[in-house]
Amino acid sequence: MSVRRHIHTSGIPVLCVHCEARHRGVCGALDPDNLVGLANTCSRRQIESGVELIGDAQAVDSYSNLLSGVVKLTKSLSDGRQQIVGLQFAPHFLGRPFKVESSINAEAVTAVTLCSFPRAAVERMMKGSPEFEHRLLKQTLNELDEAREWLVTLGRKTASEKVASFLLMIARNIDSSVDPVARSASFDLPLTRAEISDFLGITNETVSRQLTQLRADGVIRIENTRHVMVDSMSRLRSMAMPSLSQKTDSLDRL
Amino acid sequence: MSVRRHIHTSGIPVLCVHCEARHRGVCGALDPDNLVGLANTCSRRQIESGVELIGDAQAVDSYSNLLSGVVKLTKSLSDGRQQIVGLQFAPHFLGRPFKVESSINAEAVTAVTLCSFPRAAVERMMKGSPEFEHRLLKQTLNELDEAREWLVTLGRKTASEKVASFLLMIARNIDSSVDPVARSASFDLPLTRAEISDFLGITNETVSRQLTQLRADGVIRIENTRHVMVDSMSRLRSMAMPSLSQKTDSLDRL
DNA sequence: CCAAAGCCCTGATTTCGGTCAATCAGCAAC
DNA sequence: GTTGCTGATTGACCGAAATCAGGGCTTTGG
Repeated sequence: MSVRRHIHTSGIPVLCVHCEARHRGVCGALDPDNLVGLANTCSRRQIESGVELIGDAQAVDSYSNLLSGVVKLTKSLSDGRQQIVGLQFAPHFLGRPFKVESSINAEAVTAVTLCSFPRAAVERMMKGSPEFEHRLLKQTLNELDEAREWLVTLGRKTASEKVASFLLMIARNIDSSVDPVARSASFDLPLTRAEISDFLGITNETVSRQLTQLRADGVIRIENTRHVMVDSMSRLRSMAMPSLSQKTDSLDRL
Repeated sequence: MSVRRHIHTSGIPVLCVHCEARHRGVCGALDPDNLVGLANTCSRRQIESGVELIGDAQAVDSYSNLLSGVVKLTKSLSDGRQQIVGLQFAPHFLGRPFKVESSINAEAVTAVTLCSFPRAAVERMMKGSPEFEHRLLKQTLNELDEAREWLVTLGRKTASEKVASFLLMIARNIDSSVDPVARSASFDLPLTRAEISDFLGITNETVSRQLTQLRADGVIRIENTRHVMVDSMSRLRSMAMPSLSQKTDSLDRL
């Protein structure tokens, strides 16, 4: 966080110069030398919506920066019931350190851009650069905060509160007008109704009904089933339930 | 009590020699020098059931190793609804790095022994010893795994599956006969019915009914409302729902 | 053009778990 | 002993959300 002297991108790989992962992601922890080392091993790729990221070579043998798009993490019960246990937005570092096997599936829910690295390269980086691991710890602590916020939502909120909470969370992460206390917002839902229901632990019918209700109440408008305009963020917030934890939200900090 | 350094065990502070935190906790990351540095600033304390750990000086200004007992982390909605978002067993490192304010409450649910350190000492340690931060990252990743396992339980399991899952989780963490594939188990519940319900996102009446049901089915026996004997772990496991994620459980690894 | 497949919405009905309430056991204080 | 308190259990009833079912819109592809 100290003031940088003039760098004119000295030594920073071209690929990385404008990369979000360097500005807000884990790569910000790396000095030019390390950056060059990693960049030499990286490969960018476009992935379309619906593609599994874990299960194939993608994430078992590699780590990736999520540069654009949204990825969902899911867990399933043997009888088909499914729960989304994580939604990741750019620039997020994907991949589970110290563990080869994972019971979690990852899937692109929108078009996605990845910058992938071989497992070994990243693990070398983690050993060599404490700052890198430090960033990883911060990201993980944030994910933990989110997961816990969510436990409250799944365990203790009603269906309508769940849907309102979901919309708020998406708004915070997707909406271009980044202001966390904005009066209105507008964004595309990255998930289908069925996926939202898997996120909230309810059925897609219930999601649909609650969205209809919010529309009827004049809190939101919906276009093409995907684009949501929140006319009254304050009402949406109050429907998501005024809680201490809601105010000091975890996604926005650090 | 100034038994600081009794250098028989090659520089390891007496206090730490038999400490679980050194064997299975974060202190295992420290070499004797660092250990001495930390041990000089530490203070052990007993805390009785029901005492808040965060909110007072306990955890805001300090970090602690949980040496014995069980601590619950809770979040509340403004209307009183509550959700337990974490249960921590010894030897767990308590305290949230990089954040002063937390919307999470921590409370001892059994008698608890802590080994506490000043905030500054720990943060110095984190800067100085990458291995220490590495352990912390591992612990955090484990907590994240647990939280996610749980999201599935809260979002997608029935009441009876929730209670069975809860008993399994407690058995894994409390039962002395550590064997993860044991045929039977026996342990004291660290939580009241109301706390279990806050853990599982259901009501205490439902918890009670489900326990009664399990008793009627001959899966468990209960003494004094607290002591549980699981006669058939396999049946309990099958009631908790056969899931891919259940098998490869997160608590046992690393 | 029509057909088939997804995705979404809405209505009717059922059910699981919540709510309300009564009872009981254990325990501490007086 | 009585009183009061907390926690657990059980029953009766009710309601929020699941389930079941139908129908509409869009996209894809013959």
